[in-house]
Amino acid sequence: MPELPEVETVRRGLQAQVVGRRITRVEVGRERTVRRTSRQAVIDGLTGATIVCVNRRGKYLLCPLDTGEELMMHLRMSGRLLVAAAGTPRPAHTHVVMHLAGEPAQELWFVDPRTFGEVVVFDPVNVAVELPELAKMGVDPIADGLSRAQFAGLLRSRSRQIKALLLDQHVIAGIGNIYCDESLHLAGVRWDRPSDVVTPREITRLHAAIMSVLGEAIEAGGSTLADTQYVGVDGEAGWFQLHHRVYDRAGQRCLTCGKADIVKVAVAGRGTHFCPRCQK
DNA sequence: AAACAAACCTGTGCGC
DNA sequence: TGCGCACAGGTTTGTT
Repeated sequence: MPELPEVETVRRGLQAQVVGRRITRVEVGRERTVRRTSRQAVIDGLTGATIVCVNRRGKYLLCPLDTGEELMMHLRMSGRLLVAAAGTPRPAHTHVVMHLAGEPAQELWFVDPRTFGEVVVFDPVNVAVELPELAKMGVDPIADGLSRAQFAGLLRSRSRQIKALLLDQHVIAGIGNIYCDESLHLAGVRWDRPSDVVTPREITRLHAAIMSVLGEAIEAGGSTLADTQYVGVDGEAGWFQLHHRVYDRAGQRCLTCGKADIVKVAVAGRGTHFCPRCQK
């Protein structure tokens, strides 16, 4: 579920609420959430540690600890991070609880019904071994910045369907299904265009579309869909879904041209939404 | 190399 | 009302 704008919204919430606070006690319910290492490794790595800051790379949250180790959390499809007053009844599927020192007494919950998400404590010195995917991650358009020239180079480096390329985290980190479809629509580019034959003018439009869609979605606190799965650390919903022009709008009139209906097709198992009139 | 399909899980919404 | 199926924001793995 959460893509770059949602993870960035969570990052900002954590930065404001948990940085500088010591973790006094850790509970790990479901072992699957800590499958990368072990329940004990996560408990031992976090207990007594203080979160120094909260960073984001693509959809990965990375929190350096004062112990020299680092906490990584990935929400995958259904993960949520919530900060709540100590003792508040926990939602179903709360798999990891970190008790935070200080006033007011609070807890950080990792909640994840589908259990695809994970929590890892690792030593940055061994990052290549413990989290090899981090080293292979592509450029983050927001955290790293992405110039038009750099973007053009990435598109030309291979010949793939443009949507597959934009979703490939090894190329560009952070774009997921919603923001991919929205960016392609805003740029007027069809999902199945080969990446290496997109014209310079289209590259300019697509680059601008990606930066603007991600930027505005972050400003809107992300997209909270009908199932209200995604919320920020305070439980607040985002509102970028109100600005979606294609995602989840199959069969509805295109808001841009007002003449064609939005089409939804399955591409490699992903729902793909586009306007057959606006996107060439 | 690129493009799928399946796998990992649970919850929800829809058609019958 | 109840049941079964399709599908969902991500990523990895294996197969054409």
